[in-house]
Amino acid sequence: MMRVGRQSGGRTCTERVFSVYSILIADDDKDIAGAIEIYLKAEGYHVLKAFDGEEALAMAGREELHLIIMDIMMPKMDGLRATMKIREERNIPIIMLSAKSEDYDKVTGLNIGADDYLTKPFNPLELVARVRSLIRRYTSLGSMEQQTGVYKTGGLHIDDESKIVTLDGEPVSVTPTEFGILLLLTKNAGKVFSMEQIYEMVWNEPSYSPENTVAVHIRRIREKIEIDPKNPRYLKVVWGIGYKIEKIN
Amino acid sequence: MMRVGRQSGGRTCTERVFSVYSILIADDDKDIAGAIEIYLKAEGYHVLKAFDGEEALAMAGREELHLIIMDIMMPKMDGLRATMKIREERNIPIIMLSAKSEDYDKVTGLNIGADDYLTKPFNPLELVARVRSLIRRYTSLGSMEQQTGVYKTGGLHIDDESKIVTLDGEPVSVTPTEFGILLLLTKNAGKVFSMEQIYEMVWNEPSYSPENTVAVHIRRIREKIEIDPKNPRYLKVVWGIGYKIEKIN
DNA sequence: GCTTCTTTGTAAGTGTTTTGTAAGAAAGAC
DNA sequence: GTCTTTCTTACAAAACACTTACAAAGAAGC
Repeated sequence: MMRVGRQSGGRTCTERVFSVYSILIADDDKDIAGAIEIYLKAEGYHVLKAFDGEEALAMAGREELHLIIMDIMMPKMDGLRATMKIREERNIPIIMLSAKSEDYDKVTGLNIGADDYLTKPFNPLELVARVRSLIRRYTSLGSMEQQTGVYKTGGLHIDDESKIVTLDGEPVSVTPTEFGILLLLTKNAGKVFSMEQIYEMVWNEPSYSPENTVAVHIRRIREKIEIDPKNPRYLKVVWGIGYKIEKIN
Repeated sequence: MMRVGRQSGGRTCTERVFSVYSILIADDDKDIAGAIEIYLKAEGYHVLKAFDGEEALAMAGREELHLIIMDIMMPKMDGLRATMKIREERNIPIIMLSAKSEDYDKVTGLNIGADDYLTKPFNPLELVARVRSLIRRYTSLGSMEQQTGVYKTGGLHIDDESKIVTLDGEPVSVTPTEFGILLLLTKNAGKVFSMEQIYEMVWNEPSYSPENTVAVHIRRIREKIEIDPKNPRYLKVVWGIGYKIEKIN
């Protein structure tokens, strides 16, 4: 998931039912793990902690977990590898943490199967909101197992798991940046995003200075997925506002 | 309330609503605080200043703030502690500033209460961009999440998410300005707005000089959504007062 | 370790859409 | 009938999206 959905500060108590959810925090920095723990416990979650990747993996196999918060940089086994290993066995929501410096890990992190991604420093309340949102999504949507990760509109299919884009069945090769934009727009098909918003959500950093960049990427995407790039069927412009992917059934 | 991204005078005047946002700058270095103030005021923000942590904390409790820029090194109470204290009570976006000399990892590691982080010296435009980005994320995006974003009266539907206007099911193509006016009037169907009010709310800047501008736009809208623009069914004039969209169920 | 290929960002130029202005015409109020 | 307010029209200027080419940065291959 990208940085799209977030909850506002107010806490809604509706979704918490009877059962207590268990969350594993995997971070070698005990200060951070401890701080997160405080916030999550305040929300009524049951919290477990692991301080390296191997420990996290072991716990994931042993315990009945509902969500994992995983730091990327960890001793023995890093968060990416641990996530991969865990995903081989179970489909459980994972939130990835990374230091801001390792910005490009975002792509890799999402590639490997994290459901959400936060850069340090982050607002703990935002983390709590994302935890709540993911848990609701994975539980209320029936069994945790069936989360496809495929988004489509018309003949355009975006598979977030295999990172494959197909147009009327034919595979289209796109670059990581293009994929990011396509995913954002297709996931929210019909919704309009300004260039600034697209930049911030895909690049994960604020955009200053007039950004022609997004426009160029849009054009490149069109060249790949549109028969006639001048008259796009999917990736449409909304004048003076931004771009959207047409919602077609 | 109203938000239509538009450009003006080179600078992107982001979806600023109606109200002015208040930002607290907490920094003991008055030169820096003053410099930041100038940039933020130029963007139209309301700026408050505090010169130590205790003062910042007091102001956070007292004032209606939308964002805080906090220096880490401050007398009486440092920025980290102040952030923690503020976070106990309110969820408000906080940007942390730190000198380059201070150990990056230590700072980011311990500071998980901030939403963003900048090292001095920094590019003031980058700070402004981050401020804008955070405010947008926390206000418009955050609260808009829940709403459907569709407003209707009679056969006229305005979808704020996809920016689509339909009349009896048929899509009507409108320009950004037209959309802004339609959205404002339809959202508040039945309520009368003067040309001056419309100008200020849609353009987001005060209106000087008798504004024929709005009248022209009104006419263009009528041409698009009215069968007989001379006898409008939806967009009606209230003589000597202004315009309104008829409330039809 | 070097070369080659891919991806990404920037800059400048082009064409189109949108927007504001001005000025006269029409319509409502009294 | 007069005065005020709204409507209409046309035009020029500005804003915007699109395009292209090129250079820098990264990744892959030898």
